[in-house]
This record gives sequence, structure tokens and C-alpha cells, in this order.
Amino acid sequence: MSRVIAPRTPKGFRDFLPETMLRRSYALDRIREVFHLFGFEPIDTPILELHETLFGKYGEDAEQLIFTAQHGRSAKDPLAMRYDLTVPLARLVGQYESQLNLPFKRYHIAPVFRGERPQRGRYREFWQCDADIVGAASMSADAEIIIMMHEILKRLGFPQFIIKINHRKLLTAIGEYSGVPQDKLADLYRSVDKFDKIGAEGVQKELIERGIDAAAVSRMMDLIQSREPGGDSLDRAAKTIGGGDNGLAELRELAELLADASIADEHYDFDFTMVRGLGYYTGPIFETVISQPNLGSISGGGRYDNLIGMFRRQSLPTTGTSFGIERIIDLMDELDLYPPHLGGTLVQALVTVFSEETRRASTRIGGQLRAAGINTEVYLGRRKLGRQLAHADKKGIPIVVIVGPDEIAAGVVKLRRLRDGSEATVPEAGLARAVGEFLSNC
RNA sequence: GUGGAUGUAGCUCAAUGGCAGAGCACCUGAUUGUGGUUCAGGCGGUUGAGGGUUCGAGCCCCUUCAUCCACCCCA
Repeated sequence: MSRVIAPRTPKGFRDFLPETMLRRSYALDRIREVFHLFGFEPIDTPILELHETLFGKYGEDAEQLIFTAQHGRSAKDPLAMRYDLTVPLARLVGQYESQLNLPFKRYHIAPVFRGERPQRGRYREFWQCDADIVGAASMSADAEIIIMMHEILKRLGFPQFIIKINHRKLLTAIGEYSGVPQDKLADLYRSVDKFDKIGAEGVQKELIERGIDAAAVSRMMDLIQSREPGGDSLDRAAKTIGGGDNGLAELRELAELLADASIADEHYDFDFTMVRGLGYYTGPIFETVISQPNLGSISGGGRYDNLIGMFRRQSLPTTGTSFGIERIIDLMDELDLYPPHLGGTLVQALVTVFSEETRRASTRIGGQLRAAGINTEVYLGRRKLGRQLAHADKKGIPIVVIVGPDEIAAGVVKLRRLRDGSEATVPEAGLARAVGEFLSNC
């Protein structure tokens, strides 16, 4: 006898059983419906891209996390697994430009792969839900993205959330204003990004440890901490660092557009401590925070006007957002944001089978229920009725349709609602409507 | 990549260096047309793996693997 192979998945890769998949599908459906509502259309691309498509876009640190792939008999085109959905979009736009109408609004819901060490809410295969607008330079595109993020968070049921907004150019301007040298800017952003976690003192301490001049640090701290509601923090920043191409004018325009869309002040915040990791952003950047329980950000995004230029003679201004479904699911589990009817199964009715002699009758009745749009399971084993009821109960199927010799002889079926044990005997002709009524009271 | 914790039945966890256990789950019956409750019985283990110390190791030591947590980074 050969030995059994230990059944396991690779590190950071997961299986999903039905109960989990139902919750994931629910969240993805809510996100997808908002994408549709805003006029975004679906695309898909291969999991594998050519090595040259992915490398050179993210920065050295990130690229160490890219899974590479090869096939023994065709090794001449090095392959890699997609790291996000943004670079594949850029490639796709470069490749099919003539078939796309600009501005091109697409969404893409698919798995991506990063070779990081797994942790809670963080895996090596995870799903992203991206929506981007290609070929629109105006702030109304960025505003539309933010308004859509707001709608998604509302529909997922998060009671409190904040969309933080910052600007790549403002980060640069802040660094210059405080006199932080060019080669320390990356350190600066990294520390500033930890503001929520380690506080002002922590950031200050870390920056000084990294060799940034104390005077420059304190000038900068004053500026980035100017947290005031709505556009007021923009006014204050403008007073300090003045005009120029520092993103403040664009953020002000965004603020007006968000106000026009009646997005409540409490749901967005111009936060100069928010930094996005990926290197390709060029304009406004966004990130969503749900404060408790703290799992980090669940969505992010921003404007990246140059990326598509890597696959096309001329670049196209692009802005978009990405939702990470894994953290969303963890948070929704923790806050129990699922509707009550979302149980462990999608089966709505189980048709019992009394004996092999009556199986055909049960199959016929199951067919009628399915024709009426009711998710139906006809019992496939040979066990006594009690066991069939136990099966329904354990799976969480709300209704059992009992079809025995007595019922068949009388041309009726018996319905039983498991939640309260109530029963009804109905003629076969009125079955679907009776099940529908039972279901609506579940 | 760095540091820490934990690995015992399908799951959650017990067990001074001295006979490997409990609860849940599962199976059978009480109950041949009615689930959840109850009762009785049953199945279930190379204590993650490999080595060492010891009369004796689930427990101590070493190695290794896995998982979790905190960093790094990020969804």
C-alpha cells in the first residue's frame, strides 16, 4: 500500500469551504453591484504575466515578493504571477487601446499573489477588487472613485469608516519645506505612515534616529499634524508652505466635489500622515480606515498618471481604487455584518426520499421546486426520515418537504419548517407557492 | 528577512519525568414517518518530525518543519 500524502496547502494559500465562500460571495456581490452602479465594466487577465511586464514597476523591495513561474519545456519566456491588478490593467490598455473607449472605466475582481510571510488578514494569495478610470485627468474622476468607495463601505455595513486623502506632490512639498534631504525622503514617508500606530512622539523619535535634522523634523511635524475638518486643514497647510505645484489646489477641488456629492465630513479626512507604499502614484491618494477592530486599511488607491506610459508611447492619466477582500471579510466576521438569511447553506428546501419506490416522486417534486426558482436538494442517501431531517438541520436548510406513500397516494406533500417545527399539508399543484410563503417567514 | 510563542484524538484543550485523558464532533441504539434535548454504548493517538539525556520523555536538551503573534512591508 502506498502512503497517504499529507493533505495540505502551500504556506499562505487557503481553501474555502462552502460556509466561508457564501460570506465571501456576499461581500464581493455588494462590491460588484456598486461598480456596476457607477458604470464600471468587468475585465479579466491571466494570472501569469511575462516577467518583463511585472518587473520594474513596483520598486525593489516589492519585487522580491513576486512569485515567478516556469514550465520545463518552454522556459524561454520567464513568467511571473501578478502582484496586483493595476500593472495588468496598464498592459491591457497598451495592448487593446483601439478597442477601448476613453475614458475607460473597468473593474477587475481576481486573485493576486505576494510572497510575504502570512499573518492575520494577510496571505500569499488574496483577492483584490479594483476599479479604475483610464484617460481622465480631472479631479472629478478622483472624486467619483472616492464617492464610490464611500458607497461600497456603506453597503457592506461598516458603521464607522474614514477615507483618508493625501497627495503625492504634497508629501514631496512637505519634505522639501522642512529641509529633509532627498535621499531621506523614503525614510520620512515610512515613519510618517506609522503616525496612527506610534504617535507623534514615536514618529519624531524615529526620524531623528534615522539621521534627519531635529529642526526639520519639528517643522514638519507641526505641518502634518494640522488636522482640521474638511478643507480647513488645506487652508492651514497652504498658509505654511505657500502655493506652487504641491497638490493643495487639487485637493481643494476634490473637497468641493465631495461636498457637492453630500459625502459627510465624518467619512473623509485630508490626512497628511497617510502614505501609500507603491511607487507609481502621482496625484491624490486614498485609503480607508475602520478604526476598531484595527486590521489596517481595507482599501487604497490613487492617481498614477505615468504607469500606462510604460506600455504605450504616451501615458494616460489614470486614477482608481483597490479593495482587499481578505481584511474586509475578517472585519465583517468580527462585526457580524452579514444579513441573517446568510447561513451555512444556500439550499432552501430538502425533499426527503421515503424509500427507493418513492424516489421518482421526490425527484419530480424537487424538479417543480427548482422550476419555481427554489434552491432544492433531493436527498441522495438511503436513510430513514429522522436522519434526513437531521441532515437538513445540521446544514441549516430551512424547509423539509416530506414525500411519503401517504402523501403520494393523496396527491399532496407535507412541508416542515425546521426553525419552529410548524407543518402544512398542501396539494402538489400549490407546492411552490406554499414553500415560498414558508420561506418568507423564516 | 528579524524576534517571540505554540504544536497532544476531526475540533478545543488537560495530564509533578512514572498506566496518554476530558468536552465537543462522529457512529450505533433507546425511537421501522419527524431534526435540535436527553440517556446508554462505541470509534478515534507513532503526543508535528528526527536525534539526544534518563531505569523511564507528551514533559528536559538539540535539530527540523508547521502554525500564530510582533516587526519589516503591505490588501
